[in-house]
This record gives sequence, structure tokens and C-alpha cells, in this order.
Amino acid sequence: MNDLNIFPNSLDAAVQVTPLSQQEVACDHCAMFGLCEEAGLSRDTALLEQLVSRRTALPRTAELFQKDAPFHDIYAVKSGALAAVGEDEKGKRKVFGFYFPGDMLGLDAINSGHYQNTVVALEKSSVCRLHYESAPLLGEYQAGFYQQLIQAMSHRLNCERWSSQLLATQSTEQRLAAFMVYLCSQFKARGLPHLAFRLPMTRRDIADYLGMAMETVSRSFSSLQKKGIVALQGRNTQINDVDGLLEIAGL
Amino acid sequence: MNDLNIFPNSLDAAVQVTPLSQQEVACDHCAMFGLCEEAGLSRDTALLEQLVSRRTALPRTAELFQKDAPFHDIYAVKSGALAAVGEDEKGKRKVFGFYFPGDMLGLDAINSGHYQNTVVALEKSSVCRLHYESAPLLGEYQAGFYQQLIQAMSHRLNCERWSSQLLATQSTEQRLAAFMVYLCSQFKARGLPHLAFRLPMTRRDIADYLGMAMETVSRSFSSLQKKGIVALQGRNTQINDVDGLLEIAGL
DNA sequence: TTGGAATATTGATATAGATCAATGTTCTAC
DNA sequence: GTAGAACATTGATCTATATCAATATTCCAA
Repeated sequence: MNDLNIFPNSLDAAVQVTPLSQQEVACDHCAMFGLCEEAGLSRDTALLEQLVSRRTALPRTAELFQKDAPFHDIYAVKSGALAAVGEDEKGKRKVFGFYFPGDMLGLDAINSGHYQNTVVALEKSSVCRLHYESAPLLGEYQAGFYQQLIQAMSHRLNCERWSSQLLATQSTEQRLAAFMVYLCSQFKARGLPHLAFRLPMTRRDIADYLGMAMETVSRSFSSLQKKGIVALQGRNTQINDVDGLLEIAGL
Repeated sequence: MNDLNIFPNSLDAAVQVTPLSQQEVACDHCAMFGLCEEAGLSRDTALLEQLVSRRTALPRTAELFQKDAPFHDIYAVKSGALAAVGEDEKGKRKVFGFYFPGDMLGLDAINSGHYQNTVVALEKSSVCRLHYESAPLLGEYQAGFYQQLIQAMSHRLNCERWSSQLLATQSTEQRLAAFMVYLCSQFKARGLPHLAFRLPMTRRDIADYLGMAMETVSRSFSSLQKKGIVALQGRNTQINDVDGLLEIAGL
């Protein structure tokens, strides 16, 4: 796992770095798969089409929904990347979370009936849509559907817990390393390249998510790079030493 | 809402400060209420008793369950307070979250089938227990039960999101203020005294949760106190200026 | 009730990281 | 392809907060 590059500051030329906008997660690696499967059990094509609609395209900077918009649908990212954004009272921008191919979003809106944050596409993206309110039409298949949803939500709770933990960590370099581990593990779980990828978000996005200054993100990246743990060229990223990254992240 | 105390550093003598161990949340203020209600719809007493068991007592420092223990039950805190604890690779203690009367816990274990953290009683506590695996016995009432659970989990996702946000905030005093707002709003939502209460956790617990040094927690409390926003005597807490607290928390 | 242990406060110092500033690089729209 | 804007890096400085240390307070068990 160690860095064998002669040029630690450049990406290995042989390594492919494809943006997420050009990669689709396979259905069976998607967090919504269990739900789609259950919905499909009814073998009622019309119902299935009412319940699930596939691949809505979103150009970069397009908003999937705005904060406080009424909740109707749960989404899953098919390709690309999105972010939940908002601002505090003083107008300071905050990033609440990122969503990558295979991730579900909108689950936190079920309770209140309104989306809790504006969600924006960081790059060209596409999403699948699940019309939550149509679930009762599944009749006898309802319970299985809900069980699947509960599984997905439980998993999501784990992710949130994990990311809380990431934020509570003290040193900025640790936080950034933990963030990279998070990206890496997400991509791996979704069957996407996880050691060489293109970051869909700006340094400012990362800073606003991790609660640190943009300049500090930059410096921490440089530091990780000097240690030979990652190689960066702008947003193109290659992870050369996963163990070293875990070590720094304190995991 | 401003501090009208002549002695800003002492609690108002008239104010009652009762530990959470001596207060029970009313069922209709509990996050599990919807679930208990749905379970009760079957009017099958034997089934209800299999599904829900009430008030298991826990002495201080007792563990409700350990990390990686197999999941069977969802819990709700009836009285007292608990914390999810663990440590990172270097043995540094971490607090992942606190649970107060009316809060549910164990939801994050549904997905993996194992509890994700050790949960320990911070003071004498009691919990209700819901045997998740018995839910299918509810038959036709299953769907309603699951819908309630989904509501509860969605709400929990919001809480987690909120607490992430709290941790991502930069200044330590801001973080601590946001933490106090969180406590305050939780207690209020559960129908418990929310302007005068006894903290069930140590300064170290707070520090390990917020990712700061224990000494900094202490100093930040002192600072909030000097500003007349809160009055503290050890763990006895009185909030004198909610608006000021919100202001500092940046909310 | 009291003594010892756990918990909390406060001070002094060192340092990580925010902020200000200047420059370089990479996108994107035309 | 090119120009302008957005994004990223790096340096210098200053401040917030971690750390070390000493003392005070509170809690709990005998």
C-alpha cells in the first residue's frame, strides 16, 4: 500500500480519473435497491412506474429541491454528486452533507413533511425518484417495503453517526484524513473506483462541511501529499497509502 | 429573558433543580409513543407484553448493552440519562451521543444486527424495551407500526444532522452554547424542566462529545456565566437568557 | 460525618489553525 | 481557443485553544 511513485506529487499517469458525472452506480450497489426490489414484487408495472421513476437529469448547480419544500419523494443518486447546503443566521455558508452515486436522500424529510436543506448538484448528475406516499398502494407488499426502508434508514443513521465523529475529531489534518477515508469507503461500497477519483466538490465545500478554513483544507492536503499518502492534481485524487490515511484519521 | 439576578454566579434559590434520574417522561412525550400505540391497536395483551416491556432499572455506570452485542431490542429512556461511549485506536475516549428521557436508542443497530456502541447509564436510569423482531406478529397492524418507526427514525436523522452541525461549528464557545440549546430543546420537547436542570454528564463527557479539551469546556462555561447567560453551580444549571444563548450558538 | 477519589476551576505557556494577503492554476462560457 | 472568473496554493501574522500544572470543590462510600 505504500507510495511507490518516483514523483510523489503527481498522479500515476496510468491511473484513470473519471468524474462521478460519467459513472453510474449499478442498481444492486445502490442503497435504494432493496426498496426497488420490494416494489417490484407486486409485478404490477403501472404501480411500479408510479412508485419509482428513473434517472432525472440535473445539470451542474441545479437544485434538486429547496429547503422547506413539501416532501413527496425519496431520491437516490444514480450518477454525479450533490450537496446539502444552507447558511446560519449570519449568512455563513454551511455544507451539511454530500451525496454520491448509490446514496439516498430526503429521508430526514419524512418526519416533518418538508425537506430540511436545499440540495444542489455539484456536477452533472442524475437521480432516481421514489414516491413515498404511494407506498400504501403496495398492499400486502407494504410491510416488506417498509422493512427495507427501515434497513436503509438504520444504515443512514450509522453514516451520520460516523460523520459526526469525523467532525468531533480535533486536529484538522485528522478530520481531512477521516473525510478522505469516508469518500474512499463510500466509493468502494458502491463499486466505483475508490483509490483514484475526481473530487466533485471545491475546497470551500470541504471546509464548510468540516468546519475549517478553506486555506487549512488546502494546507492539510499539501501535508498529506508530502507524506506520500495521497497525490493530488487539483481535484484529481489518488490514494497511495490507505493504511497511512487510516492511521492519521485515527481509525 | 435577560438576567435579573443580583448574584449572576449563583442559581436562583427558588429554582428547583431535579436530577433526570428522579423524573419520568410521560408516555405521550416519548419518541416511542407512536410505536407503543400501534402495537396496542391489536388489543392482544399477550402480544403487547411480548413486544413492549416497561421500565428496566439501571444503576449509575451500568451498561445497557456493549458494542457489537447482537441486536434484539430498541430502547426508550424513561428516566435518567445514558451515553454512547467508545474509544479510537489510540485509546482516546469518545462520547458519540447522549440519551435523555423520551429518546429512543438502538435504531442504528437494525441494519447490521449489532449494537454500534456501548451505552452506559450516566446516572440511575430506567428504560422501556421494544422487541423489534416480534413486530411481524402484529399481522395487519405491521404496516402502521413500521410507518411509526420510519417517522421516529426520520426524526432521529434530523437530530443527528443537527448534532453534526453543532460539531462542525468553529469556536468552542459556540459549540458549547449550541450544546446547551440542544439540551434545552430536548428537555422542552419531553415536557421536562428546560431552563433549570442538572447536567447528568461530567465536563469530560461534554469535552469528549464536542471534541474539545475538558478545561476549555470549563472555561467556556465560565465565560457564558460571566455574560449572565447561564448560571452554574457544579452540574446544576439555570438558563437565564435563551435568546443570548441562541445568539452565541449562531442559530 | 468524614476522608479520599473523582471532578472542576483557573492560570501560564505553546501551538494549531484562522485570517489577511498575494499569486498561481484551472475551469467555463463565449 | 481565449478571456475572465472561479478556484487553489502558499506565506505571514495573530488569536483561540490545547496542554501542562496547581488548587479547589464535589461526590460517594465507609
